[in-house]
Amino acid sequence: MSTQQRRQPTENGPPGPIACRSCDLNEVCRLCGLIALDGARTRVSTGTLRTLEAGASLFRAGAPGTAIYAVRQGMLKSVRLTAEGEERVLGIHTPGDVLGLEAFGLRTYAYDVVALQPVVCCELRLTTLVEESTRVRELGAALVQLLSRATEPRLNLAHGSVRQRVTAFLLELAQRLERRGLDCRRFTMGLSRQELADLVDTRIETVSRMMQRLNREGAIKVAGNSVKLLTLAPESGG
Amino acid sequence: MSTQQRRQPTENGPPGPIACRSCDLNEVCRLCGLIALDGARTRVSTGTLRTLEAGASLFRAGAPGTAIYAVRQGMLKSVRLTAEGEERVLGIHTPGDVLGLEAFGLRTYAYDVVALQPVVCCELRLTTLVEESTRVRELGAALVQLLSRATEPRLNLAHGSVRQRVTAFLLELAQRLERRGLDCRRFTMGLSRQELADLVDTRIETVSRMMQRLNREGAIKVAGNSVKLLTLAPESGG
DNA sequence: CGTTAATTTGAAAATTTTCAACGTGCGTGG
DNA sequence: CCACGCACGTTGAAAATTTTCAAATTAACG
Repeated sequence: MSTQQRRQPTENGPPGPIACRSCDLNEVCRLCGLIALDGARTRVSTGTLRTLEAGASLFRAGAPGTAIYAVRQGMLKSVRLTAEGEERVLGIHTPGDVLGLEAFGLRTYAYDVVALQPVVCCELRLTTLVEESTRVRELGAALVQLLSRATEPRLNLAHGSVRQRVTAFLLELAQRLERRGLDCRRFTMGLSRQELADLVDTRIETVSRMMQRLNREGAIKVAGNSVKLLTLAPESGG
Repeated sequence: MSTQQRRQPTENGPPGPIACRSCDLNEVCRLCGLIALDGARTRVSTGTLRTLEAGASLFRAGAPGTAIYAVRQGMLKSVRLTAEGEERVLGIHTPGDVLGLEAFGLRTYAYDVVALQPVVCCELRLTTLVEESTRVRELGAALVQLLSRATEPRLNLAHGSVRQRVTAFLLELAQRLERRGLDCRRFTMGLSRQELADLVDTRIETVSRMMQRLNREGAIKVAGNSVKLLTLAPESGG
């Protein structure tokens, strides 16, 4: 359904790279001895990097789950097929997020993850993790922490009017970027209109109209995939 | 108030209780030595039970997370406040589900869980879990399994038309009951019309109309809170 | 430059919300 | 016991939002 060929707008680059200390996987990496100090800053030393171009997938549903990943740079989407065979965007992932955690329990990945932009991820093989956990006592606890946090249910974007849903998407994305120390006033959405429509459960035309409307009202400044947040607020005009 | 259940020939009781072997917490309980064999059947022996009447809460958002729970009988809803202070139903929980897993990482619960019917849960204190894990080597792995599985993102109910969303709710609920070995053709929804409206993100009137319509079309048979599935299918007229 | 995909725009059709009213069961106070 | 009020659910009709279908416009790419 969605085209593999993705236009790469020249507006903003992908977000990141972020520092290890802003990453959800930080503690686990540290305990695995994958982070070395570099002056005052921590940075990856041993960890394997995976580089993806836009449209490439990090892993696919059903593939054997051999590693977990932390996003360093760029954004990705996770996609899953419904029982009826329709593609559905589950969410997007920004630098600092950890992907593939369900692989521990399921032995396979549960959904596709696809790069929306040029992406760099840190790869941490499960075998490495198992090995290290025999050596480092605290690793098990850190893993439980990481997994436990990931079980927290997220508030759903698909609530309220289209205006509320689009607004929620933009504000939530901004919030996530901010938490990782990235620019949250001006960013690339990463998603095409169609993908955004999928995510907030509406039609592409409706998304387009809503973006234009928010733009016209001065809440945001849109240019293709780039957005600058101006006065956008959750309840602006409900 | 205490007698919310209407006396109707069509009314069903709460689902369950289920056998331990149908429960997501089974393996962990077993390793903790909480399950003893009873003839050919496994059953809880040592585990603490919590009994709730309809409307009572199992735990509340922000409360210190001291235990995880497995639902044995009855249904519950999890509820969370949005940033704007509105209540939102996150999902419902049926026998065999495990609740409170985020407490490991967050030290507190992240949302309210409220009984929709008379409910019985097994309580497993985190302190017990920690103690036992020093004794039983496999317990850590079982815990990781449990947590990992819980991180798998669920497909969202709030997609498509109201008809699709209501249908998806009913079918998903039926599927969950079936997986636990409970009656899935005929059950109590547990949720009021208003709560169902919250969950599928629409208005109470719209839910009411849709239930009546599915009833009229012969896809389901509704009587208050009780539903019998007849010819209901995902795409029936969508 | 010409071609193609992505996005925007318009207008009618369909769905959903809103507002208002009605019905039912049930506990309570008279 | 019965009338009353209340919570909950259902129904109707107009208003608002969203989808659909069609077409125009823009942007990327060779």
